[in-house]
Amino acid sequence: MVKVAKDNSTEEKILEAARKIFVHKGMTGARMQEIADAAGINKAMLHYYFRNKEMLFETIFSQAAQKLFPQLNIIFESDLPLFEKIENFVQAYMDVMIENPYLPMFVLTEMHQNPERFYKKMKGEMNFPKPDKFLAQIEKEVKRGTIKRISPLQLLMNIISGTIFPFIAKPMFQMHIGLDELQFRQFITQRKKEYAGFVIDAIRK
Amino acid sequence: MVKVAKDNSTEEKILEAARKIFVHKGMTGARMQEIADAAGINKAMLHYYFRNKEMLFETIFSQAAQKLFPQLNIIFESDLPLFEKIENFVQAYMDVMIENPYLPMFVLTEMHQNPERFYKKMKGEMNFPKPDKFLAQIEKEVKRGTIKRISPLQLLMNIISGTIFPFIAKPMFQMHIGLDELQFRQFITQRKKEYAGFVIDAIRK
DNA sequence: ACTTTTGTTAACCATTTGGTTAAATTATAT
DNA sequence: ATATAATTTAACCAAATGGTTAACAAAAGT
Repeated sequence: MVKVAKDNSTEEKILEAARKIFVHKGMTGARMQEIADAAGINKAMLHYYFRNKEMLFETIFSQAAQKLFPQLNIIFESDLPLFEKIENFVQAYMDVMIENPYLPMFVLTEMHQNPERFYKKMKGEMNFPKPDKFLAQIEKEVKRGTIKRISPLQLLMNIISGTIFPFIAKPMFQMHIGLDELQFRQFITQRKKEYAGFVIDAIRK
Repeated sequence: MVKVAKDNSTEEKILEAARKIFVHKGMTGARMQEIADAAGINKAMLHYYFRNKEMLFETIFSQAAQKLFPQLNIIFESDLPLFEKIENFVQAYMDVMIENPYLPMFVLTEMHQNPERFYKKMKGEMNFPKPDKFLAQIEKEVKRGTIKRISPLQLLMNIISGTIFPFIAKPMFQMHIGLDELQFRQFITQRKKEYAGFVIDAIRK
């Protein structure tokens, strides 16, 4: 008997609820009962569909990581000229995070609190983008004299920092500056347009 | 009888151990027994010195926040010219984080996972730096035409992102790029020297 | 029709975990 | 010296928590 797709609404409900809870409270802060309640089902169902807490968490985490990491390939693998590549990356990555504002913090938290599990997961499942090509491209432009002298790694860090950090620091920033949800969204929209230009201005000769 | 300072080595041992555990595993991931073990004392001592887990955690968290947030005043309150201010901030803040590489992630995690507690804490105890002066200074330079047109908030975010994010992304970055501890430290040292210059190059006319 | 598989529930269980207590030990004051 | 206060420990406790079970209901196969 093949396990036919069935009405997967239950499994889907579980995943949705688990995502919500795990993303906000982390692996250790989440409670199975809470997830069950959020999904509107019996706690035993969680174990029926996903053996245990660990496995449920890993499912959620993998999905999250899959949304974030492969995007890095945009910057690493494409054949665009440097400036366009930067522009592309910032916009594409910010779009992902506009849709999933909590993902970056969720993934980073897990990475810090449980690096072993994280590494194992990554090595195995994730087709992990290698930045070599991008770094080489920067190096080349530096040597050509197209852009200012800068360490490729530093430039890469600058691009990624400015793209991701705003979503991580959102609560801190909102509190400090006193932005509400709408203002923050506007801030991000503006940033999506302008940040690549900022970086480019910094390296353009 | 006045509670005299006493040999506070026990209290100090507890705080040290608690810091280590909390910072790595977060509030919910930490175990009181684990902290006691790390401190080499009986678990009841934790409750003797700090009523309960919540209060022990808040002590640690407050100390951490106190190390990070007031530093922002460097950028907000000083009277230096803009470029020097940026240079100053980047260097001072990175020094703090070189000494306490796990603090930023710790504070951010708590902020995300328990914003209510965080806000309450901040409003009460922390003399929270207001960025108004710094933002006004940027605005002024823009109007004067000393620097390129840029939203003050965007520039502030750029400065902070590039300064803090490398410490948050350390594990991700190390894995991606394959840096060891030493190489990472060198990367940070270089960054401390160069990042302010990167920002300044981006806004200088 | 009826047998078998799949999905769901309520009740239960073992362990972990934060927290307490009462007694013992050490320091402090008189 | 001795009474008093502060510190420390081992044993204990109740609640929370992840996980299981056995019975039941709904689909699916024959």
